[in-house]
Amino acid sequence: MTDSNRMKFKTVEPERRGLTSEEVVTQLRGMIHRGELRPGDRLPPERDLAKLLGVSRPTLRAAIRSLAAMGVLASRQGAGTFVVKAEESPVLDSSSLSLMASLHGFTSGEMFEARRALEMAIAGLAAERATGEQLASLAEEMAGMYASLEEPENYLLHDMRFHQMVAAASGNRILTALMNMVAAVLFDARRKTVRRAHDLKESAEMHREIYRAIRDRNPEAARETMKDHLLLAQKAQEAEVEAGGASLNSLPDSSKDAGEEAA
Amino acid sequence: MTDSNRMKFKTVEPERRGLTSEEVVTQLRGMIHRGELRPGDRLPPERDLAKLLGVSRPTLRAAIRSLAAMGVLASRQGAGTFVVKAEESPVLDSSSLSLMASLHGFTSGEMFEARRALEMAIAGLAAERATGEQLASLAEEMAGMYASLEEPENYLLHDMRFHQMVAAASGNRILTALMNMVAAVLFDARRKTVRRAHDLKESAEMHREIYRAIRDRNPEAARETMKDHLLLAQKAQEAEVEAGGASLNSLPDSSKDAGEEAA
DNA sequence: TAGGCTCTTTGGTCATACCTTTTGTGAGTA
DNA sequence: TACTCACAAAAGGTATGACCAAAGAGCCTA
Repeated sequence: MTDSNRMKFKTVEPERRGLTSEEVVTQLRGMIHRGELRPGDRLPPERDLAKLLGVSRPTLRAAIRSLAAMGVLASRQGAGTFVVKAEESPVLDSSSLSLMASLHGFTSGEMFEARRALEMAIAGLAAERATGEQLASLAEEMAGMYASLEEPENYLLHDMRFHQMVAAASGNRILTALMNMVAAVLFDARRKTVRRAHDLKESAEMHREIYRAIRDRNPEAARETMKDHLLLAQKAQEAEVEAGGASLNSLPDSSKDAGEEAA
Repeated sequence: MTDSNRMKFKTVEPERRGLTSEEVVTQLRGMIHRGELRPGDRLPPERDLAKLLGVSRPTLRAAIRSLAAMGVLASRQGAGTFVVKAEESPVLDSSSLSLMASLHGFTSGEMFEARRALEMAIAGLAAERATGEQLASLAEEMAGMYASLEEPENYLLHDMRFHQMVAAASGNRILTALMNMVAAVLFDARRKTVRRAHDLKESAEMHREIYRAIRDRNPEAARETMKDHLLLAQKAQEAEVEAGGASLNSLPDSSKDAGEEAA
């Protein structure tokens, strides 16, 4: 426990209004907003931090647990509790969206529509901003898709990565995070039906058209080809579901192991 | 503790792989996905549920805490733990996005760009699908805006609600949730500067144009007027920040009390 | 010097007790 | 009869203390 810790972690005021653990959450969140806790930082041990904040260990643990569920903190037994770094986990976890989908009966149509809106915008931006390196990465993933036309599971991987790289090329990390969140739910549903997939060739061709539009710096074409691609993908997935059974309401334990562990 | 509870809540297997509390989270999540837990349902008391699941109360509480942070469960002291209903809290909490913004230095520009992408899509869909009642609600909020041109705080409220109603008219709850998440962060930043706002008249006029485009069933016009509106709003907010100081990195405790309490 | 063993640190789990809020019930009263 | 108030039961929140298990650092040996 260093002196700087004694400076940074102020005791929770006794005249607190709400629940103690919420007060601790608020305090930690404030430290992040003020930049006193930065990605990769390690928090003091729970026993010490609890004393610093003037609360019991269970209360502190409750607060840490909340922030961990939001993907802000990550605890590793024996090692410590850390502020997550951007590369270590998806910025926004898809599990809450997946749960809301089950809970409130979001339809697969709504999901695809949302994805389409996000990815069309992303494709347009990527066409304006993609760097040479990003174009090269896109081309590589495309090659991977063509190379795995006969292995649906493998193809799906390259497919996912292609879309993630388009998102990266858009230069907007928020849109990227939102897309990943929505797409993760759909990919989870897809994983169960992909073995019945066919016409991967056509899908690969459409990805190439998207790539070309981005490479040619044509935002409008990028948006339109992305739209066509996703409409077709929706049709294909719905057909696969029709033939097999998996739908949004029977999602697997998708995001169960996402965003918990460090690098 | 009813018999049906003994049926539904199966004991966590001893041959579990990961952490016990994560296993409990997985189990509860599974029950939601399978529809065994529905919005508004009340969970058994912690002491009973812990026994049913074969774990200790702290472990169960950790799991509940995680799901509460995701906005899926909500506990009320003295009352019980409930599965949240859609109306009771935003579907997706903005606090995690807000934290990520601070943590990874998301720029206000990225934020506005994401909002623009979402709301343009939403406006287009609303123009296709808005019902008569929804149009009436939009008109009402517009009236409220014109009526509060001299009260910035009040105007901001109507502004927010106008956009939420456009979202509702889009018929896509996922896009609505995403928009609310992003917009909440921006509105939080705005709340601090809105007293310096001027030209609210021009803003109100733009909302009227958006309303007209939606009423006239013109998706393209709705998208474009929404785009112009948000670009102007961005310019205005950046000017306000310039003059005053508040930015994305000094967000207030915005979402602290969002999504915790029941109705 | 390299590899492995051990001890310490640190989060994870458990058991128990007690506090605070909520809620329902029932006695008492108008 | 109906309304009010108070009390008790229920249920989540907090605190303590102990022990388990994983990770890592350091030492010791080959």
